[in-house]
Amino acid sequence: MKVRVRFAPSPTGFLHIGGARTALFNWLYARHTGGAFILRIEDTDTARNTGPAVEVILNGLRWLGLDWDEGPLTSDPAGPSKGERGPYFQSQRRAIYQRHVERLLARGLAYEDDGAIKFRMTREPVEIEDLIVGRVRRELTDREAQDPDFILVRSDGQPVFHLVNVVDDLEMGITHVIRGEDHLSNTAKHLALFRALGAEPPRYAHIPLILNPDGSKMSKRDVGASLTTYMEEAYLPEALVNYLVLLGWSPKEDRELFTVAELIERFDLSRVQRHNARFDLTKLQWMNGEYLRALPPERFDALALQTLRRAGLDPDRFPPAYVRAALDTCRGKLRTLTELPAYGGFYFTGVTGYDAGAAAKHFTPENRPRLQRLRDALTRVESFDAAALEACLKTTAAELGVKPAVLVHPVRLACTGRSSGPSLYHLMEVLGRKETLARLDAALQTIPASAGSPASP
RNA sequence: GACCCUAUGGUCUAGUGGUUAGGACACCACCCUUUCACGGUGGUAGCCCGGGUUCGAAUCCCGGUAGGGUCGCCA
Repeated sequence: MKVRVRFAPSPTGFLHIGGARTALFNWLYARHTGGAFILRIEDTDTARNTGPAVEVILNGLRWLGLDWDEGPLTSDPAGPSKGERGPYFQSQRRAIYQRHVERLLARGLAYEDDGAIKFRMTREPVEIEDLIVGRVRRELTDREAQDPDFILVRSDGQPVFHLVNVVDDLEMGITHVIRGEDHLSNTAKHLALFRALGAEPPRYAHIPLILNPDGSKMSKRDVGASLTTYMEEAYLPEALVNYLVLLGWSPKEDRELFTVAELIERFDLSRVQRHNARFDLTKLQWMNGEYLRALPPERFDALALQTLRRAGLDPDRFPPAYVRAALDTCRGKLRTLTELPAYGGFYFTGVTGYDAGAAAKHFTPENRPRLQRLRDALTRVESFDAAALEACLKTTAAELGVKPAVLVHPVRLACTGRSSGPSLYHLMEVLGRKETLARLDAALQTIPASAGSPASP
């Protein structure tokens, strides 16, 4: 039988990072088995659900690269979809739910109570055979022992989650329900409902949850809980996917970096972890850096440009060749794109100030004549390229009887305002002779001529 | 409160009765080096606790502890 799995989020305007991972596991399982990945929108809570909220889900999945074989094509519940088992918005499936409720009613498996319809739940413990957790025997809680029946349809006629979830899984021919472990206890209800509907339930696979770094539950409010955050902060989707899949699953090998194709080939439910995992942003950043470094230059440049513009810089004022050369010196040195404006912004803004600590250390009276000497030497360099610049700086240092580093640090500070950054010689080459000299002159202005007294203008 | 799940360094994990307990991130040191990254080498650090079973337990069983989940006319 062909595998059919689904991701069934409710549109709240928010896609939880844990939800994204649930979608990923479902998608990988479908692709690994050659099955179908179905997207279903659980919008029964009509008051809260809006088009933009659905858009958040669709955009998030698309950004991650998780394409669905069946499901909505747009955020419009009445709009087009693909697949034979639609509609894929629960708000459009009222008649289907009603049909099943009436059957339950007719057979005495459900009954009316205060205008709502309740399900006659079994009083016996329920055995759950979970693909990940194993066999679970779920007994009634003390509250349930008093009244185990639960609502299927509210008194206002709205069907409830347990009902719609089960009916849809049944109607859509879902074979494997891969979902968060927070649903494990609910599974008893779902199993009982499947039986009452006279249907064979799907296989269940409950995956562990993602926790905050401190081990607490990751809820909407926690930073990093929303997929949108990573999209906005320009993380690479392939890096996030790689990081997320390793949170609760591991391949056999001692490897951590995998292409999506390799993940599809390796993914299986049997190696899914049984315990929750904490989200470690530092490791995600490391992984993002790995992917950033491996990016083709054209794609890096495109993303870098976006990031610069978003940071309020205006790289488009500069000649394309200059921009390309500038970004070339930054590629491979960043963990995240958001570091770029601080790292290479000096190419596009000029030097707006000097790092105070570094200035105190390197813009000293005794360095002043040295810098002046280097400045003069730079006017005589024939070809203003990295190799020639390195030679020039080293020769000058030798003539002065100091180590190259004595010049390197103040020159870097003068050119960039900071104590670290791209390769100094390459950065000067990109800046060009005129700009480099201008920046050196500007720096010389601020350096005191002798100890204690500021430079005269 | 009841019910359910889980437990290997700070974090993610490999491990399914016999291993000097492996890898990755982070951290520290050194090397490389024009800074910072990258890369390389080395290092600190772990089987939650207590009982069993066994010649032998990280691994199996029981109890405890801790963390997480569920018990809605939310999903």
